[in-house]
Amino acid sequence: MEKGIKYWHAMSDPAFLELLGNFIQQTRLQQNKTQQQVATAAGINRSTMVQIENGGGGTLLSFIQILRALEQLQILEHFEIKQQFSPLQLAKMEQKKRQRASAKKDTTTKKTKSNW
Amino acid sequence: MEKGIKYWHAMSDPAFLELLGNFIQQTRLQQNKTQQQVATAAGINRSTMVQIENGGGGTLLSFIQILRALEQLQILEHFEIKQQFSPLQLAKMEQKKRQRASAKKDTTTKKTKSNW
DNA sequence: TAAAAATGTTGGCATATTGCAACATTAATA
DNA sequence: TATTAATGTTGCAATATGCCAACATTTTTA
Repeated sequence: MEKGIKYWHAMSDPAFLELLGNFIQQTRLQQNKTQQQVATAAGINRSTMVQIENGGGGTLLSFIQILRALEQLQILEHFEIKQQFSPLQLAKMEQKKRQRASAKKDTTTKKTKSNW
Repeated sequence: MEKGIKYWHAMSDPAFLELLGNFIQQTRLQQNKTQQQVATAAGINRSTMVQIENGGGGTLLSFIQILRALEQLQILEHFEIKQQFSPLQLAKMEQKKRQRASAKKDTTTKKTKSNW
């Protein structure tokens, strides 16, 4: 496999749940904390910790609460929308900003005009 | 605020749900797809899409399914445990690898020996 | 501006998650 | 190796989420 290139789409949904669970478990053990300690700090039940750690899934809220207890919330920074513009540019775009998907399905015959 | 430094712990749990929802919505609109299109591709109901997009939360599974439909699974790469070692080193560590948190709570009086 | 399409909202029901407790199993300790 | 502590497992009730459909609202289109 190429360096730095991975094919995530080939991973199943349960595999991703395991990935997230393993991250939590590994981080917890690196901090030498028990499931009970983290669960209490997160404000959730230990059984929920077990469920998520073992790839059984859970709610986004529980996941966030656990990340907070492990002080790993900064990992969610990658979900931030990154687009820095000048206030002037922003003002212009604000008018034309697309808020809904277009009804036009055909993008081959007609050129789609970019918002910026 | 310092460049590149943010205080994520100051963000509330609902704020993080909004962050994730906004990411999904923005990405969807950039691809000019309707909620229905993405929901169908994800194998979930549109009402679930609405819920998550608007920061109402949901399950980890639904979230993953949506990321897959938007071809954004690579963002979860940051949850991978990154520690590359030689097979020999791995074999040694495998024996002493910590699988449970320690019973010793006091880390000040006794030095904790690293696994590597 | 009228029509069409996308999105938001509601309620009822099915399913999943959570919390809790008790017990079984396994790893770490002394 | 015996003991202790951490983790895994189970069942049940309470709560939350998911699906579905119908309708309201808002944006986009023509």
